[in-house]
Amino acid sequence: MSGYDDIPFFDDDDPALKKTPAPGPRSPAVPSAAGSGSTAGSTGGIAARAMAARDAHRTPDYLSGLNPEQREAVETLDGPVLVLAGAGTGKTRVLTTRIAHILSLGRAYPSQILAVTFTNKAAREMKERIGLLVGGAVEGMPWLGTFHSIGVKLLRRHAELVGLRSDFTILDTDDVVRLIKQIIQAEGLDDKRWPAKQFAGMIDTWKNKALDPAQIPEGDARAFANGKGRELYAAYQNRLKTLNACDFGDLLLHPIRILRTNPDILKDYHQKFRYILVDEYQDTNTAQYMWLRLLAQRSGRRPISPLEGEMPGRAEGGIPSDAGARTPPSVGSADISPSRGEIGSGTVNICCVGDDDQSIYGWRGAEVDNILRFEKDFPGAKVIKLERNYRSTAHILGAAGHLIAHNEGRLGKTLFTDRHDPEDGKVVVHAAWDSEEEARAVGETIESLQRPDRNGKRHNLNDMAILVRASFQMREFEDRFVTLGLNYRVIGGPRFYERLEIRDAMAYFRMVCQPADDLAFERIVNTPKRGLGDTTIRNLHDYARARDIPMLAAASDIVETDELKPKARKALFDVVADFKRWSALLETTPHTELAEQILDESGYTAMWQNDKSAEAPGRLENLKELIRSMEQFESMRGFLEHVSLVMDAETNENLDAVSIMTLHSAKGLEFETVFLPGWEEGLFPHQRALDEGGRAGLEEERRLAYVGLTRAKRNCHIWFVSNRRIHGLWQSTMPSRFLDELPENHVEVAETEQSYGGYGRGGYGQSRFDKQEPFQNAYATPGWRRAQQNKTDATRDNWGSRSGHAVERIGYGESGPRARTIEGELVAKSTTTEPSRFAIGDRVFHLKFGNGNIAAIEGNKLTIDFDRAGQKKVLDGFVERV
DNA sequence: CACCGAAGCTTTTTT
DNA sequence: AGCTTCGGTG
Repeated sequence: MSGYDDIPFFDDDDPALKKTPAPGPRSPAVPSAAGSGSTAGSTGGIAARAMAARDAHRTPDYLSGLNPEQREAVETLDGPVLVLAGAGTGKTRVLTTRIAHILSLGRAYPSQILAVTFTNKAAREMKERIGLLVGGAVEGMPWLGTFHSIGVKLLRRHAELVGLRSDFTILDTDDVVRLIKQIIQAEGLDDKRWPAKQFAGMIDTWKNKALDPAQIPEGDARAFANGKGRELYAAYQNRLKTLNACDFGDLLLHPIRILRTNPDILKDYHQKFRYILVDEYQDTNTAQYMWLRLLAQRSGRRPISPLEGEMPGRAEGGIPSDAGARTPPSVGSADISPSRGEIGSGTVNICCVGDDDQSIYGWRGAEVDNILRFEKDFPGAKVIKLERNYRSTAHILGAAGHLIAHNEGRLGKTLFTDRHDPEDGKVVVHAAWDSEEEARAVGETIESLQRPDRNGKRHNLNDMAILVRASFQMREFEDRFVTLGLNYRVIGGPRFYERLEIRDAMAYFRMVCQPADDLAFERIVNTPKRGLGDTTIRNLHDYARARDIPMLAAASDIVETDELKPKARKALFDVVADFKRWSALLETTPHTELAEQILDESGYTAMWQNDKSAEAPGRLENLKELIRSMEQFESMRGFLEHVSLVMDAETNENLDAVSIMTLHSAKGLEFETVFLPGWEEGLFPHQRALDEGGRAGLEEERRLAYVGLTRAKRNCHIWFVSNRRIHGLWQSTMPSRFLDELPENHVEVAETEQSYGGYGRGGYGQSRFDKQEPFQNAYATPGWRRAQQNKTDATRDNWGSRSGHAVERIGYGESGPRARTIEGELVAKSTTTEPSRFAIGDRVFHLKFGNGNIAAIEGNKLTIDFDRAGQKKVLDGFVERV
């Protein structure tokens, strides 16, 4: 994206609505220009190409490969459509084909299609795939993007309506927290007692629900800073306005405000967007929902959602002015004129695609309810279920389907497949003693898969993934794979753009492009060290606030006075001069060159060159990489915009490596073989999800399990361990209730792993497990039995639940406090501090570490000197006095 | 301003 | 336990 000084309201390839002339060099060519006006690098005219494709075949190629349901989803263009697309049923294919179909029928120009995704990755993939269908890359779809990137686009056009300039800055989480901290301090509050981070989280939650400071619940407002929550939120919004800045939430909320309060603008967009498509609808939060409803709203239709209140204007019905009636200039055929009739007559051509069973972001504000309510929201909606799965074996689908059936409140889909290969293996459940053994065994399995089979075929590491519930689980696998020399890649680690040096460099660039960006200023004014300490900055800050000017401007003024000590004054003078010089170069110097110049002249590069720490060379390398990545952009501004919205870090695809990632980041991906470790109560389902989310939390965890299972195409291996170290404490764990929810006919239990139960023999003295026969199956492990025992106990005691599952807090022995119930579901035992049943000096026995003496007691945590294993901290739930 | 010890975290993640 | 962040001291 280029600079935003000159933002056409309408897109250049949209002749029907065209108002602004002069397409920029990179602008998509208008359809008429295809073949003549478009340059080699340009990819304009996709409508024309799509139509050519249509003309060439009676039944277009792109439709022929679809199954009947998919085809219906693609071809039902009029009215609201909800596509319930189960995992692996061709969701993306439907979306992209639908767009290609609309284009090819000439129903709309590319710029008249609004297509929204959640992630940049999804948007990118869709663009690519539409390009494949239509031929060539699709830059001609200006309104295909994430909620946020489209929000930015809207907002840049109408910024002044919410008191911003169109060159507003987008703050990331880090900036936001720093800003809030300042505000908390400015209110004279203790920022220790009232952490900025926490408040940032609260604001985020409110914004997900589209709540203004005035609208937040009284209880929420009271919950922070002695009732100052509302005040602080308002102060924060004010500050943002002064800074000419937005946070991520505002990228949705400001457009909502604009569309609500400006009926004429809303009307323009109604005319403009003939088709709306939404991906992953189950993940929309309230704000996104409202945004969509506004844009999908059509005349003659009363607002349906109470959330929205009365819609402004648009009471009269009618065809949208003359827009659709105009003949597109010189395309050569009148029939590509976007057809009309249904548009504006009350029909909403919105198509939402999603899967309620894969809703896993409730914790960050997604409302599954949005998808469950679709038919009420859009009366007359056609609901199409895609249940034919093209990804997984019948066993995997059977296991996943049986598991997810334990959830209530689903729309209800059952995936099926035609594929019934007797060679296909069942889902395998494995037991391991502890997480170390789990990692070792998974590593062995991977190595054996990697060896050529009897047909000489090797299983690529790229086709395998380990999907964990929580990121701390990754380390054990990494350690093991390093030992084995097995390639792996961790997906979703720390991001490039979040690194310290990158953020510093970006702050410099931001200052040059947006001199009013005080947060950037404060970040780098004394980086590298220039002798501009706290006192000077505070001084400057007050000066700027008093005059209501940006800090850089204040600095420029203050160095002319004698308010500062000579040393600081000189240093500040130099900084000001630097920025003035760089800003002047902005229009004339190539941006990558300027960027380098800035980092050099500011002394930032030198700072790291002089740094002797181990990470300094890496940081310098990252800075180089940063400059390199700037080359793909037209301007520094365009680059900044990209970075603020796209925080992706790219992975090297050439390496054959096992992927390690969380279940959350696995959504949308598929692998030949999937490993699902850590299926233990407390970890998965996660204790906190249960504690905080109750029954709903449990169901979301179950959906997460479903997502995990359905990532697998061919093989799926689930693991659970009996002992796991969490926060440095060894805890004994029970198999996950989800294991119990798998159907026996699709699941097999692995033969006892050689070391399971053999650990005691290995070195820790006697273990209870040693005395037992190898378990015939995992359902016969002590942990499992204990779980079953617990279950029956619970039922007998009337602690049971509808689904009859008892729950035990990890590491808590039978003596622990009673479980509590939420909505009738036995959910958790809360930790209480009871007097310890142990005393210092007691001789105790621990399953893993053997015998030892208690050295210290701290609540329920015991420090024990073990005879063999040395000093360890363990929970008292699992040692016994001897 | 730089260094060090104490203290506070520790589910999932996008934009 | 292990990491980051904060605040105090030299």
